[in-house]
Amino acid sequence: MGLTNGDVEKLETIIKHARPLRRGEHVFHAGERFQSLYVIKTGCVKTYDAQGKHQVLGFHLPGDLVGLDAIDKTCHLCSAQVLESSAICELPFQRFEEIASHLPSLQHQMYRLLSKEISQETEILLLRGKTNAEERLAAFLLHLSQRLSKRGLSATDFYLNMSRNDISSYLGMAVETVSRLFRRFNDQGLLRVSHKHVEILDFAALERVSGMVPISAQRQRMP
Amino acid sequence: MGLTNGDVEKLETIIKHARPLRRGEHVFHAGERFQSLYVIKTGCVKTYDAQGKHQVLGFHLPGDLVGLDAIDKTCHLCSAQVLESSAICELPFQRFEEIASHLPSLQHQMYRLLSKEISQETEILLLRGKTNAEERLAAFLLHLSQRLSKRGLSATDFYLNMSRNDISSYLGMAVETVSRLFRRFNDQGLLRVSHKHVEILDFAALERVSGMVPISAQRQRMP
DNA sequence: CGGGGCGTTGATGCTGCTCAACAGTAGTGG
DNA sequence: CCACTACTGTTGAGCAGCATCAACGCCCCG
Repeated sequence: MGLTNGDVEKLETIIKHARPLRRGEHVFHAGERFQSLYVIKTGCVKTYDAQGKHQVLGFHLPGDLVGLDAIDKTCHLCSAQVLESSAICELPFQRFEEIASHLPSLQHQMYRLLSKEISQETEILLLRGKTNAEERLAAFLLHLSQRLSKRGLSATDFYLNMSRNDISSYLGMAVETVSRLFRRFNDQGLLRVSHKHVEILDFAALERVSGMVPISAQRQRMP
Repeated sequence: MGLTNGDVEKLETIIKHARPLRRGEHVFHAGERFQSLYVIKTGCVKTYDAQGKHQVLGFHLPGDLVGLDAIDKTCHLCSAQVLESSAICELPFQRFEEIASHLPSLQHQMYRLLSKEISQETEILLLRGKTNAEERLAAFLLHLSQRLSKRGLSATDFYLNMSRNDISSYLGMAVETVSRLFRRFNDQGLLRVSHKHVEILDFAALERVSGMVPISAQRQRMP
């Protein structure tokens, strides 16, 4: 990661360790004073905007940081809720900045993390950009699958720890549509779905439905 | 801004100044090697993903930085194109990091900028979250109006320097729908629209249509 | 065992996409 | 300066994808 053992040790001194949270509890609420970032060690967190009608903004997996959108502000803009029992580390931002100010490698890491968050959101925008619901759900599943496999989990077989309602809000469609599409994908043999358990049977077909460029062909574009 | 004159001077030494670009020219293309961030001095830039069907990702105004999503990568993921004659400053990122590594105030500024970009994208996600097209276009116009007024321009009277096509892509609807909605808003007396020129006549009504919480009531939420 | 939340399924209607033609604007060269 | 073309924007008609409403089954919880 570019951090020496010494760097990590310094970081360790300020991190408040693994406060375990149970399903439904909040990491932070919108409107609360911003003081810390939060690192997800295990579990899953959703961020949402309560303004109006509970718009889901993102699902965050182990290794992700949440709270990044508030650095610029005094208060958190969105709320972060735990979807399953999760271990969350608190990283007081001001103290982090003090330590990082003398550690260029740590600064660099932070820039990368923030940048990664931006490109993450860009991907979500692309996902949402798809006009029809079928494409969006297919793209969502592929994206999730990819993120899980990057974390050493199965890309083909996983549990959705968010509700259908959360998915529908995230993808900008009705709950009923999500339900019907899961059934359709199941019947067409793309997936095997039962409740929260999803098994991807036909990646190629799912990619075709999603209208995405298959990952294998991603890097071939020219300047 | 928290930067001393000395800090600014150091920054000035690495900034490559105001390369003027004309309408249609690119700041960078997707796939190009990432080396610099770009500051918009004057004009307007759109970012888009060419992958597939030219999905517009954002419109950027003076003061904004573009290219932030590539810090984490070796190449730019999206393309950035100038919508009107614009002055763009180039900020070589590696040299920036070298200088910033000894200037905590500059680091802090950079964190804020990156964070601001993240919350910007969150706002866009919220905007896109609206189910019907009417809400999205109204929210888009209000958002743009707000950004313009923050830059000292008129909040009620402005020129759209992007095409209807760009707007439709950005908002995830058909061009025809954008056109029809402009006409409807015009006929209902919310706006006066003629070609690229927009004059907002009834903010309250537009806010009602957008389903947004009026700005006046924004800060009243409780922790 | 009863209740409440979540997910599924069905019927219906409307919003907004698609296709198509046209108008209006800008850009080009004679 | 005007004619020609190409592009962008507008308008209309028709269809369908999906939201909405409603009812019901299922699972988890007390």
